[in-house]
This record gives sequence, structure tokens and C-alpha cells, in this order.
Amino acid sequence: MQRLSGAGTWALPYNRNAFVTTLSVASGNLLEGLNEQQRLAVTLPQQSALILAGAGSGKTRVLTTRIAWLIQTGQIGPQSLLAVTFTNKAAREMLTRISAMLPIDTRGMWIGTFHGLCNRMLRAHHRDAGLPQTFQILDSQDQLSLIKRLLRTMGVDDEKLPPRDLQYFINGNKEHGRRAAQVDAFDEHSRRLTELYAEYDRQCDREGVVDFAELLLRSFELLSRNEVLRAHYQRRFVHILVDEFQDTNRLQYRWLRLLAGSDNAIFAVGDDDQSIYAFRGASAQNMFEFERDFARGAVIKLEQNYRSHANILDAANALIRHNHRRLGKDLWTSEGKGEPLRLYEAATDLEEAAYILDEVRHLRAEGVRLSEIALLYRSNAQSRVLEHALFNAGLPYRVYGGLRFFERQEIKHALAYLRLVANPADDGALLRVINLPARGVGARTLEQLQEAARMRGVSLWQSACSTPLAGKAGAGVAGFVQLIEQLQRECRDLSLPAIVERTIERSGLIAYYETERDGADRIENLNELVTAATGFEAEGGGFDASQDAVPGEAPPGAPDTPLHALESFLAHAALEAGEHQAQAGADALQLMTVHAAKGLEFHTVLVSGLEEGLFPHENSRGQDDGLEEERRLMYVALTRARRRLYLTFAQSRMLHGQTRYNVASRFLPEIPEGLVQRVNDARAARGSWSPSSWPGSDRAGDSMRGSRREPAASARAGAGGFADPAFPFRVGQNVMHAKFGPGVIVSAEGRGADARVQVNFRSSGLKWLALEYAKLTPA
DNA sequence: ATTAGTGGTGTTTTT
DNA sequence: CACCACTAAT
Repeated sequence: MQRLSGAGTWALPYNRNAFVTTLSVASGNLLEGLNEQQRLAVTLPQQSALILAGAGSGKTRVLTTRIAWLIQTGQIGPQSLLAVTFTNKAAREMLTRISAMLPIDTRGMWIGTFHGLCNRMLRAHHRDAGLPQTFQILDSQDQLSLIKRLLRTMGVDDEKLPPRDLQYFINGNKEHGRRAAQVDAFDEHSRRLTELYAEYDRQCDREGVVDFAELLLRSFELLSRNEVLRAHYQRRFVHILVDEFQDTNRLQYRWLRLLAGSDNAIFAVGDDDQSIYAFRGASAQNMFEFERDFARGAVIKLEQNYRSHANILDAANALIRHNHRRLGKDLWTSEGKGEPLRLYEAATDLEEAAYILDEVRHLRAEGVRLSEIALLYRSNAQSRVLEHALFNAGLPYRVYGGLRFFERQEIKHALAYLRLVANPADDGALLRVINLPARGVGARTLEQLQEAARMRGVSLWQSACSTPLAGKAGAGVAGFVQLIEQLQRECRDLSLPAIVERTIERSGLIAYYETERDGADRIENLNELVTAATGFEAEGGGFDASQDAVPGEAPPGAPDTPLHALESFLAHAALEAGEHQAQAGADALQLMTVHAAKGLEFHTVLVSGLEEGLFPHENSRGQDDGLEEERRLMYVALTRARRRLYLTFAQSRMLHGQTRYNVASRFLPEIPEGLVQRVNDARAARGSWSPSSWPGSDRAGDSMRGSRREPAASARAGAGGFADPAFPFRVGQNVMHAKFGPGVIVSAEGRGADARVQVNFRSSGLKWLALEYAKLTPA
């Protein structure tokens, strides 16, 4: 092999033999405390392997120890491996742990999210990838607004074609590695979508922007097209490690396969039972295929759970056994049984919140730190009620997810100015702020601008620069152009934080928000953006690209210019929407969606809103595998808890501005009754709606204090009865309708005259029917 | 050109 | 409820 010039980008920096002596000593430390399977995984030779790692089985530890072991035993240098995760949090965690194990600088290492690494690769080879150096990244919001804009200019009625549908279509295809030209369009509609997909890509190219999926697709295409680069990266990344492998989509899998070539080893760690991103193209199928293509029998199962007490684990195991498509794996623990799970049935969502509040207070009094307690829910909208209760009680809490720092409108506005400084062709950014604050550029002017741009096939910016309707200096379009140009000039010799500060100041956003009612918070956030830039710079400004040089290629970008720093910062903002929340360090109750909780663990976990329609979510019903994915989600929720696990649900809940009546989640009866203690107090008896339809609610042995009256006739497992004469139907019941024929009741709401049921008719699908009018008869 | 108000609509999860 | 897109009034 020919030795590469330069920084020794890929060549093994150490003599393998020199490390033989240190190997045993050093690895002894690393491997200490690992169980047999873990040790086996960590010390595998250079070969591909699939590590089936159950929840709490030490997955991250194995992954990071493997990396440390490979480096410490001298098998490879830090630059010869690539490790990829899905979340920034996981990537950071990995880096932190590696730094703790090894005295090496992790900044040059290729460890990050798929999107982050692809971004890095595209920055380094933007020319080969056909991108401007300053290409910007669209988040889903940006993407959607570009699509809306596109549909508008194409004269497409967005009644007939909802922008979201097109977005979904585009992303879905990109995630399968398909360009518009490769889409099989068999009907009029999909041909139309495909045309628009092609037009969308052209528009992105014109603007120099890429969406999330494009980062991957572009990177994939770059590697498949460019043999030199492919060979370079294949030579470099001898070891490829993948975290959360069950969450990879088809394209990501192909990307990995391309990088691995025929000689490199892929060490894939995953858990098919925790695959909860199928909705965005993830395919646990990759695990089967990987075993066939690469691992070929090299499968190691990590089944010992170090996290939870046995009751919790048994509950999770029992639940997940209801899924069919599984690789098969059962977690066990050497811990004791611990406490039973606690199930609370509330009459309303408010009452549910009150109960949760009570319990959290008790736990706190018992000495459990608030940061060790997680309050989980299926969808973000559910956090409102809970937050409200917590806020009124003065209990410190922290909400993860929801609107994130870089997604706030004032931040998006500021970023739009910055994006224009870096890349004025970014039409989306221009449209966002050309008249914010107001500069007298209205709809009419914009129309002319867009028309001119479209005629000449140029960006809005170019059109704006050469437009005769420029008007008087300092105002209107001309004023805007001058502003951006001036900023571009000034930014050439300012530091990143100074650029951000100057841009915010010159943009007039602060002044604008001073006149707004609730502007104070927004101004604070704008200042926070400067702080974020300072912090970003202090941490080295993203990845260290100095090791990304490729022999025979121009060095990537112009690394140390302010513009480069700005680019990195903008990419960071798009890719890492921001763990930028106040009171990050404080001891606070942790609120998040179940999705956001993946990978975390807590002393106590409260899973709320366990109701049909919410969890499992009603939208999951249509999708194939939808219900199984919901169950995996529930599995993830349960396995977050170490010691105590609460399950709560409410009979009625305010949602979308109206009260909905729900029945208990079907997942509850899937948990063995012996593991669960019902903790309903008198509160639940008050104002109860009608029978609980948790099939287990009438089972003997349940400690149902204050249990509600239920007629004996209904006491049959699997069928909650009906006591309320105002509501003579129950969910799950077969019914007959005069017009629609036979069907099954899938949900119900309201009572008395307002009572409605949702029926899944065999012939005509889902329908809501008002009981007062619809002639429904039990069948 | 800008804003305030209205009506209609859609809603999961995230890099 | 919350976010739009559109309309009417300034």
C-alpha cells in the first residue's frame, strides 16, 4: 500500500507488534466488569457482527469499550474508525465515554450522527458532490415551506395536493435511495408527484440547500459515483460501528455497505424490539439482511439487564411477546423482583395530573431526586396539562422536545439573516426576513421579484440585486440588499459570535421585538443565540476537518475563515435543533415523549395517557406494523425504569379543544396481573364515566381499593361490560348498521345525547356515528 | 402595505 | 386548541 502524504490521514500510525505487550495490561482494565457476552463482543476480531442488545444490557458500554479496545490494543488508530449514531445525544455520550477511557483527542474522529457525518463528508467534497461550499441545510419546517412555495409557483392547488403529502413522498423516496428519475410512477397521481419531486430537487439545487434526506442521498451518490473517494474512505475506515442499528433506513444501510466495501468490519448494535422509527423509513429488516450479508452467524445476544428490577422487566418481556416479527430475545436480571408496577385510573386528564403530582412529591420526600423521575407521554400535546399542574404546584420540571431552541421563530429569523450572509441564493431565508422587520416590501413587490427570478432562472437574491424597482436607499428591496451586502463585508474579519451579534443588531430584529407584546423573551433568546455561538466556537466549532484531507484533492474548504465558522454553526443549528434549554443543570422532573426517552434510564418512570387512541395512537392503526411499533414504543417506555414504574390513564381527556372519552390501552392487559397493583383511590370513583374497559379490572387478586361498581354480567375478561344505560355499547363490540352493514366499535366518546362511537365497517371503513341517530344494533 | 380578524382545518413520534 | 390562509379595514 502506498503511503499517503500529508497528515497520515489513514495509514496505521502504530506498529502493530509494538503493542502486543501493552495489550494484555491495558485491555485488562477495559474489560473489567464485563460479562462474558459483552467481553466477547468487545474483543471480536476484525469481522462484521450483529450485537443484539436488549434494553439496559450495556449496549453503549460495549460499543464504546469496543472502540477503546481497538485503539488501545493498537489495532487501529483513532482515525481508522467510523462510529455512527442517530441522535446527537448518543454521539456526545460516546465521545465522552471514550475520552474517559483513553487519553486521546476525539475531535478528529468520525463519530456522529448519520446526518452529521454526511454533512461533514459533503463539506469536504462539496465540489464533487455538486454543491456550493456554503450549502445550507433545511430542517423539516424549511423543507415544507419550500414545497409550499414550489406548489404555488407551479400552480398546483394545495387542496388537491397537500404539501405534506409531497414532502412525505419526496422523503420516502430519498430514504430508499430513489431520485425522481428512478421512481416507478404507475398512475397519474404518482407521475405528478414524481414531476414535482424532480422540480423540488432542481429548486434546492438553485438555492444551494439540502434537506435531511438529501444529506444522506448526496453522500451516498458521491461515494458510489466517485471511485477515488470511495476507495479512500474504504481504506480509511477499517472499523465501522453502528449504534441503534434497528433504526437505520434502507439508504443508510446502503451507505454503510458502500463504506464497508468488501474488507471492512461493521459492528452493528441494535435491538429490534426498540425499533420505533419505522414511520420515518427505519427498517428492522436491515437487521435480518445484515446478518445475511455481513454477520453470517456472528450474532451476539446481550440479554442480561443491569437496569431494572425483575417485575419491571417481566412486564416488558410479557408485553413485547405479543409482537410477532421478532428476532427473539428475553431479558433477565439477577436483581430481585422489586415493587409491583402501579396502575392508576383517573376520571380526567386533570385528575391524572394531580395524581402524578402527588406521587412525585412523595417520591421527592422519600429522597428520590427529581431528575431521576421521568414523566413520559406518547405525544407532545399531552405535556400541556401536565406542565400546567406542575407549574401551579411550583414543582421544578424540564420539558424535552417540543419547540426547540433553534426552531423558535425569532431564532429562525436571525438564522435566516446569517444564512443569507453565507449563501444569498437561499430563497427560503430571503423570503422569511426580507420584510421582517417591515421594510415596505409587500406581496406585490415579492410577486414581481419572484416573477423576475423565475423568468431569468436565478435566485430571488440575484433578482433583487438587479431589480429596477429598488427604490430609495435604506428602504425596500434596495435597503435589504445593502444590509446583507454590508453584513457580508463586515463578517469577513469578525469572529463567529461577533458575526452573530452584528447580524442580529443590524437586522433590526431586536427593535422589532421591542415593539411586540411578548417580545422580551424573544430578545432574550436572540441574545442567547450569541451565547450559543460563543459556546460553539469555544468547543472548537463542530468537527475538526483538518483530518479530512484526501490525497490528490484540494483541501476541504478554507478551514479557518470566519465564513467557514459560520457555515459550521448554521449546519449545527439545523442538525442539532438544540438541547438549548434553560435550567438544564437544575434538579427537575423530566418530561418527554417516549421517543425522546429512548436510551435513557430513571429511578422512577411514569407513563401517562395509556388510552386507546393515544397509546397506541389512533394514526398507527392504518399503517402495517403500526400496532407492533406502538407496542415496541410501550416496551421502550417500560424499560426506562430502574426501580419504580407507574402506568396511568384517564377516562376523559381534553384534546383538540374538546373532551374525548377513551378506554384503557390494550397494552395494559398484556402485562401479567400479578406484576401490577391498582392504586386507584376514592377519586376515581367520583364521576366515573362508565365501565372501565380494562379487561383486568375485575380480576380477583387485584387490589382495587375503592373499586367501582360493575355489574356482574360484564365481568368477563376481554370484554368490559356496560353499566351506563346512556351508553349501551362498548369498544370492541360487533355491531350492525342498516346502511353500512357489519362493523366493530373502535372508540367512543360523549354520553347521553352526545354519545358517539367510531365504527370500523367491514365494507366502508372508519366512521363516527351519533348514537342518537344511527340505527346501530348489536351483532 | 399592513394589520386585525375570521373561518376552516388538522393534528404522532424526529435527524 | 393552534395554526394556517384569506378577507376586510386601516
